Amino acid sequence: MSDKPEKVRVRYAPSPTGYPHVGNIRTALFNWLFARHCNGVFILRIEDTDVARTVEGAVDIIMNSLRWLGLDWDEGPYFQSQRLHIYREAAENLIKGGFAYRCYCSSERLAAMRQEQIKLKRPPGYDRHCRNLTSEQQTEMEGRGIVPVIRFKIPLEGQTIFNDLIRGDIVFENSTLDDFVLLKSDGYPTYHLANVIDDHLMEISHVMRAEEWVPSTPRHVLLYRAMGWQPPIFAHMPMILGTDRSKLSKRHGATSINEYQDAGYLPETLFNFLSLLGWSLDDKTEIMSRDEIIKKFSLERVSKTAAIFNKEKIDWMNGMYIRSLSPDEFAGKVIPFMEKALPLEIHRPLDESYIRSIAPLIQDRAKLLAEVPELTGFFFVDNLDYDAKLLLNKIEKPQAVQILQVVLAKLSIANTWSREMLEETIRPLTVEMNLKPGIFFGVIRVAVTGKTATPPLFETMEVLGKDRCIKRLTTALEKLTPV
RNA sequence: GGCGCAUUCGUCUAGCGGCCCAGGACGCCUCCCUCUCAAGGAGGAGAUCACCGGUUCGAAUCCGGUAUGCGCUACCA
Repeated sequence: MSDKPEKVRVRYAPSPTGYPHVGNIRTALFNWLFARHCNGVFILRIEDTDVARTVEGAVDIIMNSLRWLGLDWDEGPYFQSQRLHIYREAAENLIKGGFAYRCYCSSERLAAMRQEQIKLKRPPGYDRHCRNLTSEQQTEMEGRGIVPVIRFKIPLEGQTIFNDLIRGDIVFENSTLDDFVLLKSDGYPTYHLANVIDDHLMEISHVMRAEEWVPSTPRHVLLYRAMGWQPPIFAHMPMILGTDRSKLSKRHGATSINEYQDAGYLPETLFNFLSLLGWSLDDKTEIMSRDEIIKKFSLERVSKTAAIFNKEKIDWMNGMYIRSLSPDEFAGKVIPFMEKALPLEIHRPLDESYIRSIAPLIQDRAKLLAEVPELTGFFFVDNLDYDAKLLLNKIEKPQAVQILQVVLAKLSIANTWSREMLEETIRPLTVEMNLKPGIFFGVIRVAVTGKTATPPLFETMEVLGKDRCIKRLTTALEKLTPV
């Protein structure tokens, strides 16, 4: 435990089966953090050994997700599908060394065996039917054209112990392990074989992966031993659970990292939030910069217990990061979301300088970039669509009409247009009419925005501009006094 | 069923034998600020530290058992 390897080399090894989900990315993040903290090497390795499950384009998606989060890799991507000869040769050597054997069992036989085991309440596992086949029997099977798999010979007795950096020593009875497949009949290695070989060949110092891998680690340790290799240091990360405490999956809502990107979470939010899922610095620090997290990250402070992804908290944190942006940065990030989600009738490309004037009004109010178009739609549309009743929310009709008329009269003769001018003009009117500002402004607000909750009135009107405001006030008046 | 891991406020967590009748954060509630909504500020409610034994002068912290949860149990990773 005390003697650290001279060079830290870790890897993120996803299988290209689709969009990486947050738990997976969290593992990538911890590996990356550890590498950067130790001045080590972060390697990207694609575990594409399941031909059936491999998804076209998934590798690009994975790489783009890493890039988006700012997780750069020093080596790779390596592809296991391009290294098949290595695994095959290793498997053959294992057979020669007496550590593995060919198995000719059909999937039908295996399925039947499994069913029987379950029926008899026996622990399911391969029954070692082919473990001691004679060479005559083997030749006969080959003659029948059966393509075998290669299985590992688990020692029948004894126990396998390994140390997990997070959990301490973990012990398994070898008798509870079955002879797992190393090489599939299609010539591809299983995860177990490829993973062990690559981690060794790539000189991985620490294997950091999710907790779900703990049960297969003794197999890996046995494999390292059979190969005559020194196993790496293992550290199994706590899992990320859905709100029902089960393994995070689609039915828990947004799980893949790109969904968070599309919803308008900032990469720094995900980076910070994910770093806190299973790791903590102390009893209070939560908002931390990327550099600070790298500097402070340590495996000693990774927790053992699975964590539930707390949506309310990541939303809060995203709001924090949005507010920490400069107005200009914020506007820049908002523009693509506007282009995408604002009603189609609004002319594209959108007026960027107009967006830049709107952005500061909404920055304190947005938790997600994707909600900004909805929040600011009224700045763009030609005709407001709202129920006239909104104008009479807290006031009787005659007064509302009077408010609109008075304001309209004052503003139409205005020759300047600024928030100060607007406030200096309108606020005194509330006194004259003896109305609470909240009520008075409320009528104007609805008239000018169609909504009851908006950014501050005068700043909003300033951005909207005189023409639009006058037109909307007039329209509101017409709504209340049909001709 | 077997094997493994885990168990502190609803959630994320701090705590590594006395500083803890348990601290912070999100969420929730109240108040302040205020033209609405936010943001911000100040308070508050919320955990018999899963349970039962043991070790100890002293346990959330160490040990054992029980329960519960989760994971694994494929020619998937």
